[in-house]
Amino acid sequence: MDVRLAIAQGLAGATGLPEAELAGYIETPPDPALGDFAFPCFRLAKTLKKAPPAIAAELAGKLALPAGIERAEAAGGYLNFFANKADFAAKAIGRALAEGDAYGGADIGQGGTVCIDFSSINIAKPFSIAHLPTTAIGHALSRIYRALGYRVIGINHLGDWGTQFGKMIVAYKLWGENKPIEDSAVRELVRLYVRFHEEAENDDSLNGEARKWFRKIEQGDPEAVDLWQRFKDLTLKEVGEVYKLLGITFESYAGESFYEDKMQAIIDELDDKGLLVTDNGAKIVDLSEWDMPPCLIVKADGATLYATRDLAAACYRKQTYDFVKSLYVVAYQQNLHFRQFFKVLELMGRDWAKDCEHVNFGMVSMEEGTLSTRHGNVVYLEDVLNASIEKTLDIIKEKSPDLENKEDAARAVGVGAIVWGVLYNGRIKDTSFSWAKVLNFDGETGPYAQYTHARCCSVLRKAGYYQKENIDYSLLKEESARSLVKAISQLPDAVRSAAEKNEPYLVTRCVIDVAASFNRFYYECRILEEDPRLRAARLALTDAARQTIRNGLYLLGLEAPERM
RNA sequence: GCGCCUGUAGCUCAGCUGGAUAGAGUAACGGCCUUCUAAGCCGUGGGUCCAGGGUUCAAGUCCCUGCGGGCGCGCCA
Repeated sequence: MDVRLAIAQGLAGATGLPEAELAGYIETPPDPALGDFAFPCFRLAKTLKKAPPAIAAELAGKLALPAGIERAEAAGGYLNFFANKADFAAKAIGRALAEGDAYGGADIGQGGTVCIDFSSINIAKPFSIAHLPTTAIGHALSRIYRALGYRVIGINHLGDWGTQFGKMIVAYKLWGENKPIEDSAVRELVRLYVRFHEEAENDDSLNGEARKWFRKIEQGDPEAVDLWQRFKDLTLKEVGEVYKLLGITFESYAGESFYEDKMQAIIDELDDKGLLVTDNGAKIVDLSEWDMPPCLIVKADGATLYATRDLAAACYRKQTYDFVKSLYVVAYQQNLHFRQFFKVLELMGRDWAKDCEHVNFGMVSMEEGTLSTRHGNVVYLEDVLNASIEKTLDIIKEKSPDLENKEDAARAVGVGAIVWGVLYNGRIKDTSFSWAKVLNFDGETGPYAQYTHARCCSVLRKAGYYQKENIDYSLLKEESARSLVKAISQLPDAVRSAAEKNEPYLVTRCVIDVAASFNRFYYECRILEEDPRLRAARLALTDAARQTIRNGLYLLGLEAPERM
């Protein structure tokens, strides 16, 4: 980073062009053999009225070498810079080791608050693989923003309101049994819910009953509220186990029911500001001026809607947390909804509407067809995690029979494999679920990164103490060592751009780079050399790789076991 | 019909604000464990970057058109 600036400074001196502009042009050559930084001279051809290769050659001749650069060389239309290897390695490795667990982070947030709405499960509904993207992405973003000095409020916006709870109560009272509900609450509740829909097809009176019971919940009838609360407690207790497995905690569980009494104020405000129009009995905000369909606020029967609640929640969050940024990690199916909702906020005069962002992601499908809770065709996240842990345990038993605490390692690696799978690609990609795919641990997977980390730990353990001062980094001259240094140095940039784009996979790819580079280095260079100076340099590099992988994994929500 | 997203190796995907011969993993084949964890490493094969125009010194990347796929489009969330 500083080296880039130094180069830009030097170029500015030689060309008389603004430094900031030149800095933006500097890029990385495709092949490290060409250099570490490159300045394409094509863009200067017009202003200087010379051919690019001529400019490059001229600059190479008259440019004073910037700090950290040992050589500049013209190659075609490019002016390539070669960094001082020892300096670069000293800086990169030194930084990773000095900052330790904090390496990769920064203080660009300066304590500003970021609200992240993610996972957002529904009460009495399965916590299925369809929730995996929002859960994994939201968790990773939480950790990434925290590492960047933000205060993060993770919000699990519970789906804990609506007529389905009336149905649940009816089904529960008719067919519910306590034992299965205690043993496996959500599955049993889902079974009751499915049965309700089956029976209601022949008996419409059930629907009337359900409406009546939901009405009772709204009116605060003790029996109804108790049952509703019981469904909620049971569900939260169950999903709590999954969140624990994933290492996730939330600062808030305020969901749909929480905003029930906060929507009228929003409706009144919309009305006062003349934004509300009645259309076919429903109250809407007209957005045709922005080429969007109207945003429904109140139904013809007086009931509120999704958008109403989101508006109330957004205002509540701003008031309560005074966020600088508010993220919604929600599938892309709701792109239009969020555009409408944000626009309405803006029309209400909330200038902070610009700080709200829909972090969308692709959908999870199944080969057989779409997931449908009502037809019981669901894959529970818990089952996927357990299957992965079990498979990992088998592998550990086979490959590391002497390992102590096999269960702990299996948990970390099994869960990591699943989470990593979600964070491996850009958010927007659709994914289709298959057991074979999620249980595949070959290639660029979580286990691969974790395995490499354990390898680093193993070498460092065998090495014992090593002299960390006065290391001669010029001894790291092999290509594999150099590219490892480079990969390690990339983490802070990767973390920053991951936050800028809300794309955790940028961190994932960085971790892969480090892991792959380390494995190559490990194969080509013996780390535990006799020569103490070489040994120390290689150990420092190994230590920095260990730290970088560990931190990257942490930011993604994965553990980094020291043995596996 | 309209809007948004998407199309890169057999498969799953990277490709930074346009830049130097388009990269990984996987699958296939062939090598490497009496040395630091082989969940690893190396090698080989595999591409009209959906198609056609345009802008540019330079297009996988930007613009237009078409085609294929996904999602959405007032009382669900």
